[in-house]
Amino acid sequence: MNLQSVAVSQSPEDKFREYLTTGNKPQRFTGQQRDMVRFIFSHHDHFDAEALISEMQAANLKISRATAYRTLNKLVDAGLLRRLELGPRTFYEHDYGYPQHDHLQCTKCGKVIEFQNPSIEEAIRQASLANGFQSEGHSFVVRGVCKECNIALMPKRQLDLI
Amino acid sequence: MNLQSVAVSQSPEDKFREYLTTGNKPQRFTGQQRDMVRFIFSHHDHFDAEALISEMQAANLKISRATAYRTLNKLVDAGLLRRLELGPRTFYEHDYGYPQHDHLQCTKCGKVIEFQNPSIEEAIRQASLANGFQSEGHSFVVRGVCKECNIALMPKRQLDLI
DNA sequence: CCCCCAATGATTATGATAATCAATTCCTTG
DNA sequence: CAAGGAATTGATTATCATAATCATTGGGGG
Repeated sequence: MNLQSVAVSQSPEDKFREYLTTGNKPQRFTGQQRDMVRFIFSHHDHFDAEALISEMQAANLKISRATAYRTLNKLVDAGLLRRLELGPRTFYEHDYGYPQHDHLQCTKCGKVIEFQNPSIEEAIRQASLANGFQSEGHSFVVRGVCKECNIALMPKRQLDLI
Repeated sequence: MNLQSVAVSQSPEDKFREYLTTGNKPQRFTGQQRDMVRFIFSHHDHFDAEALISEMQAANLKISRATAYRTLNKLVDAGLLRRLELGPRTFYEHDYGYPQHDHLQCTKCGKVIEFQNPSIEEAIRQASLANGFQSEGHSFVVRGVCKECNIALMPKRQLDLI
């Protein structure tokens, strides 16, 4: 699914710069951080820290493990990235400029598919109301087998019937 | 919220014994495993491996770390426990004999509140249908601040207004 | 232009969970 | 009932992702 992007007034880079330099303890916006933001927002996908590091190195961009982990946390705090709990390690995806959505995760090939459904927001509203809960965000992952893996797993006999 | 339990024909202990001893490679149902099942199903809550180990030790039940982790995995495979992704470590809750539900998690005190909403199942059904996806289960956690923490966080001025 | 403070990065630490493997336990068979 | 053998246990070690450390680097404000 290709979700429509959300109109934003600033580039991710500008928004991150603003986040870093504004506030009571201004932080620097460095070249490495700029490279990371540009690289991450040059294409939309779901990634973890290790994948990001090797992809950036493959693109001849200087990035150290420590700085990558540090900057990923800052990007989440800045509202540019969202953390995705997909098991033991942390995955990330665009938050800024991208609409709210949820995920189907294939347990065979690992693929992550996005979907949208307004009734989920409504369910959150109702549950929050009923419990005096102040919602801040959510994680909704449906595990299962994707179309391609379903076909691949089918015994030949059943394929013949199609 | 106290959810109604689901009628089951076997005790958790019997179900686990059946899971272990049935199949092409039968496994033993040992005393330690029996103690774990009984302890876990003697009360309903959300727990992680470390908490379970210290609580069982406090109850004078012999349990080693290795066996605890091993048996927790078997209990999930057997359909007795469900894994809860609530951050870096794995939490568990009853699956067998307990109805489908989802969770509100307080980011201040860590409390986990259960809720039910049939529209979530429907949303999963729709998304699966639209993507040729075979759903096997899901994890839905809403993060936020619970009623008690909201009150505690309120500035005194606002409390006076209540 | 220089100084100070924040960022960097190599390294080490941490924390949860999994793997190892010798010792033990307990079914099964004779 | 005894013995054999396979499975379980548990102390220990390994692994893996991520966080902390701290000496070094570097950039921006005065």
